[in-house]
Amino acid sequence: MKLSQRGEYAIQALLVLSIYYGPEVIRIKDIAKRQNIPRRFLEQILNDLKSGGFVQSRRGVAGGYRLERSPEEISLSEIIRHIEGPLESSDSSNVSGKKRNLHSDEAAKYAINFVMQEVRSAIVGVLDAVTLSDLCSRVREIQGPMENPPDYII
Amino acid sequence: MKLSQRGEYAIQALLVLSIYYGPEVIRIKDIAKRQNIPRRFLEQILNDLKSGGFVQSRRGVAGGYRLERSPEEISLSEIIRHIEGPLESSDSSNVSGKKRNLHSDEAAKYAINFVMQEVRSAIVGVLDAVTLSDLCSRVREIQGPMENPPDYII
DNA sequence: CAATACTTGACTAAATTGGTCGAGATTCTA
DNA sequence: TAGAATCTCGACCAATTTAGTCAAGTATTG
Repeated sequence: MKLSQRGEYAIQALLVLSIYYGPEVIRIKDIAKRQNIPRRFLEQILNDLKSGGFVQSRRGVAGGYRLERSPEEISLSEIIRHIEGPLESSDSSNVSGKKRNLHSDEAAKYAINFVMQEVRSAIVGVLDAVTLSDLCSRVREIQGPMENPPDYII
Repeated sequence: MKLSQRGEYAIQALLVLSIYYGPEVIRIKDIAKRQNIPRRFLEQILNDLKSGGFVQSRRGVAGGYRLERSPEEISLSEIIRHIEGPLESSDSSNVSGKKRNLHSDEAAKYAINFVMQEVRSAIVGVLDAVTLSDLCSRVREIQGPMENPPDYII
């Protein structure tokens, strides 16, 4: 399981919005700069996150983005599912139901798919349990102990 | 986590070799037919599996492939690791060690990577526990109960 | 020797990934 | 109300990966 660049950027962006979660809005430009993400690419990603109901936007001169829900309510599994596609099934056919008259290749595929389904459950198990808020704590743990105040204070 | 076609074919092929595990060798052609895998592609894959130490081959008129180890000794994690690349880390840098002087994007990446590492462990946990032998049993469960004898008997 | 089967490496088409870009729509502020 | 700032939308593009194909070669058996 590897996260695409797109997926990683999405989480990074949402993480910034989580850290500054509140009524105000944050500009793409600032997110891009803080997380070192190509600006135009980030526009695309935030747009996608908007259509997924993760963020709200405001246009115009005081525009920007903010989270649509609070960081505790957004899990990594949701985000990744929306950005990278469904986590639960790669093959919608024959998940359950009849198992009769399978050719040997179908039986093999079926068995393999069953295991892969377990793998996906395990993945979802981990990702369901981590919210943006959790990730924020982690980031603070990492940055906290050092004399390295966030950029915006400087 | 989705298995590539290549990975799925590899496991299917190994599954056939597991079912007929023994001193004799099985031809690519037969594996390809049974599992409905493009022949030339399968050649490539089996070759790769050979260099990975999963199968042995014999050339010539009575040639073919057989497993190098018994089905109980080969786990899906090994196979997938060899075919799809390392399961454990997508980013070798900063897995442990110093966490000082991280920029905010580095801190975010670090935190995300930490979670993804947990995801990978979960994946490995599932795949480590399943051997070719286990998969065989599953296939037999699926095919067993019905009047659908394997092709070679017909 | 001829047939059969694995071996090796190059080649290719299509899909995916990681972006870029231009033009438009909105909103604020002077 | 003009202009600047900012998000929005869709098209576009290059590099990489994926899924195969192919030809020529080597080994083995009868």
